[in-house]
Amino acid sequence: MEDIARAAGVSPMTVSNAFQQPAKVRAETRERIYAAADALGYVPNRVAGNLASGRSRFVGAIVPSLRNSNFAGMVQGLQERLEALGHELLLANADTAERQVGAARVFLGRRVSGLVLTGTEHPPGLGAMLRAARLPVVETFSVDGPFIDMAVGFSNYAASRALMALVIEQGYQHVGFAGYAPRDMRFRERQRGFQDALAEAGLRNDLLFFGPETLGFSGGRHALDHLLGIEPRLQALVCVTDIFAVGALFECQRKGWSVPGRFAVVGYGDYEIAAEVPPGLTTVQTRARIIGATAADLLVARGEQRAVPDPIRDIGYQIVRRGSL
Amino acid sequence: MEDIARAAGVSPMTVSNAFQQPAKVRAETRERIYAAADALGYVPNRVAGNLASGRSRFVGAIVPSLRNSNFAGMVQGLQERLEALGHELLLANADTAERQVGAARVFLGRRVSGLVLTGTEHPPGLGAMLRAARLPVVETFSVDGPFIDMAVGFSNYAASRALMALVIEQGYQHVGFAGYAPRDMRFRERQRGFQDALAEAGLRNDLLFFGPETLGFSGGRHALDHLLGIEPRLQALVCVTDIFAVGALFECQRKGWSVPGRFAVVGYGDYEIAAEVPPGLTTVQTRARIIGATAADLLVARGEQRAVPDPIRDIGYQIVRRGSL
DNA sequence: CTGAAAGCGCTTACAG
DNA sequence: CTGAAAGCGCTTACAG
Repeated sequence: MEDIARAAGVSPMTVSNAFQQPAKVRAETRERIYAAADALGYVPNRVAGNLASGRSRFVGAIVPSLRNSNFAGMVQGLQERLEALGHELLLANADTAERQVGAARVFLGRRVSGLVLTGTEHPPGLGAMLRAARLPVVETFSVDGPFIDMAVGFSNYAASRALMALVIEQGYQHVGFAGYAPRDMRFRERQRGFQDALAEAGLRNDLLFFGPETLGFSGGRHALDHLLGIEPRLQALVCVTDIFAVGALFECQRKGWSVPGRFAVVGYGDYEIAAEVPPGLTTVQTRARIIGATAADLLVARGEQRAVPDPIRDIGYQIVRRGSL
Repeated sequence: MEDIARAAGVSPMTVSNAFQQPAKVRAETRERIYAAADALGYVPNRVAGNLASGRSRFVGAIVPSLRNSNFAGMVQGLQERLEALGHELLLANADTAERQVGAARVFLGRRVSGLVLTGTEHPPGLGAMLRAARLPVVETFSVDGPFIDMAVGFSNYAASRALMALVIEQGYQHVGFAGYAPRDMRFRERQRGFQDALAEAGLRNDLLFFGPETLGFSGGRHALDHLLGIEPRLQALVCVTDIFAVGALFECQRKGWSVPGRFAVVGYGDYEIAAEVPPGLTTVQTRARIIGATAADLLVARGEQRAVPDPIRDIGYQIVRRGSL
């Protein structure tokens, strides 16, 4: 900055103003400064800026996986909105509980102005750490607290019930559930919706499979094999994720089973593949992009000390009916 | 830091040493400091630290998409290796050329110690900007320069030739190519391998389809439709990505075509789905994780002013043979 | 509209 | 093994 101040024949102060508060600098001076900055390939040092101002205008998002998820949609929503609001977005990948804490520490150390967390099940101590730092935090894809701070999502229970209403209405009697072993609140609520719906319909509701969260498409295959071993009359599989559901569809194809004639499958998430895989996957659309945009709004509002009237935002879901049930 | 110095009855300096160079502080003093830090929920301010030391020990990676890619594998490799080397990793998502430049500016502004770029086609000016900043940069998934600085990948041309050798050996005569319109060097090399191989075998090599890069699974469907319109005898489709290939497989299923009897498909990337989709996708495994780990090594070495003997690393590829051809 | 002074929370290089 | 001084590159609050 010193260099460009010299080149433009002004003080460093004026250079800073030209970038931060252009209105305070005469147009002519401003142009001279911009020209000098360009010529020198100057990129303002945000590290120094953040330290001096105590603000960072940058939010962090911790995503549990980059693979097979609709976190991509959330990230897109976050990014678009933050960009519009003049903030930056940086991501950290955290596939284990330890890495999740590590990522939070990284962001805290760099003094982010806000943090987005995915899901609601976090390692012990994470919430306390974040609260102690008084950092604005948004948890996503759920409205079932308790939350560390704010949340944007939808009712996983309600969505699950809506999906099950369809399954039951179609007359399926022997229905299985394919879930994850490390169940966070989102997955538990989906399972609860599954079990309550079947119980209320007077149907068996204990055909459950829980695989490790590292399982991708193969989870659907394992679930199907496992549940078929318990109940050979199994007619339908409700999956905690579209990825599991597509895996199950693949397994049906291998067995030569027609879908939904011989067997029905439903998923969760409405990933791109849900619309492409034959015969189309019936699933729950989670509006990931809106979740991201809303999270951005909450974080920025909080960062500017504005009151956030409704810190738990339910943005709903939608059932998407396709060929698989 | 001031606070914890007071609480532990030492100077701030000693606190800093306890965290940065534990060996320089007596064990007893150190314990006192750690206890105080814990009690106060102290998270060292890296912003101040970076500014003071001029080092950041943090690398940035710009990924073009979070969806359907094996960048996830690269990120995993990067993360594991950087963690071991005591560095932090932060990601930026950039799905357009402008966002790519924006992300680079964000990282530059925060004075990263190194940058990982995906692919080799970048907006004009990006290379100049990065070079002007004298920032260590690694481009990935290719060894076909020119590069901004360093690179880790494999020969897309060689991989494509190896795959085509298989296709031709199986006797397929009418073979199409499904690629991306915004072709960066990686995709161009794959296409060149495709065309050269067919030409050398005396076969037609102009059955090409190029879709926008936003196309996911549906790209395979579009490619198939388009090329079939040009050449109804089409027997096989070579895809620039497993995602396209799976989309093509879905389309075959919809048409009731047997694979590879009636139609053959090959992909690129060996994503998880390649092994799961029936009848298994023949593809090129790109060793994304090793690419990430190697990129981390290069960046850290360069950051520590160590000489990097071979800044363009070819880590090879592998053809994975499955049921689709 | 422009600028001199102080300070953000650390680290560096050095002295004790 | 411990600490007082200077400085990293900005911004803030103020004066001119």
